[in-house]
Amino acid sequence: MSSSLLLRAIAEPRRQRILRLLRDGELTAGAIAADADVTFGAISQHLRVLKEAGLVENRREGRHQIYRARSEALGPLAAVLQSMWEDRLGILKGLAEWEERGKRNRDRRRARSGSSAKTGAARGSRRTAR
Amino acid sequence: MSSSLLLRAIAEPRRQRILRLLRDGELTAGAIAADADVTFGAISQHLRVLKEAGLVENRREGRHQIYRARSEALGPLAAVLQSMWEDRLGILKGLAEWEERGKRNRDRRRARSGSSAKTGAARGSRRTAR
DNA sequence: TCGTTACTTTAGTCTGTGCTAAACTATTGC
DNA sequence: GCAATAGTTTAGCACAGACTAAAGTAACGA
Repeated sequence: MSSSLLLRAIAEPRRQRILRLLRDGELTAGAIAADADVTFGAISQHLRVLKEAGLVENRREGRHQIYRARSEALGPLAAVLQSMWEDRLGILKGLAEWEERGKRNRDRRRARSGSSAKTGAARGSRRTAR
Repeated sequence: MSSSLLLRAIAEPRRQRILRLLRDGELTAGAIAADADVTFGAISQHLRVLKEAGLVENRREGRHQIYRARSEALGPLAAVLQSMWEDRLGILKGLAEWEERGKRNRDRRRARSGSSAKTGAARGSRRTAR
């Protein structure tokens, strides 16, 4: 039912980063927010998502909220994140080449459709940095 | 760089289902589409995403596109999906209780805000089956 | 060459969600 | 009580992405 909730939760780079931070120990919400370049509110929301996925837990201490990872909750996902953090994701073995190929194909496709009837110019490119 | 691409790809229920189907062997795009209650186009797009994440590959055979999983690409994610399919995700041990708690909290929050000034009624419920 | 089958791609809509700003809540110190 | 600190929550915006309908493409058969 909610395994997707979990996957969704860790599929977000910002939240991955938060988990990463919490891997080495507890942190206050403020410390976590300080690490990021977005508002406190945004981080608070991410923390909520992580919490509702069971991936972190928190307790109050004075005026601080202290968060920590519930690594038990990760299960097999621990290995995934571990690989991602250790970098050199096993997943990526042989993937680079695949992406290369995929990109080439895409470009080829683009090129071909560009040479066909309709417009060709004034088409793609609504790419906006985030 | 693209580990997130992978996680994003498998975080989608529809795509998980497709991978599930392909676990037992190759299938034509049509067969995969037949399994789902959305248009062929939608499935084709999902297949594209999976392909660009390196999770499936395809070949043409007559007028059929035959897809198969690249399970090597899954790496540690294999265990995750495996657990999800085998159901009874290890992750879920102790999570049920957590979600229970989360839900209760959310309801409590909702109730509280409902009893306050603004509306309370005419709020949620734009739930549409997918 | 025309029609059919089996797709893929595109344009456009609609919902989800990450973000900001601002309001709100809770704890502490004066 | 009042102000400051440390957060959470809400409203609203903008972009991502899942979906549909329709157009495009590619292989095959007549």
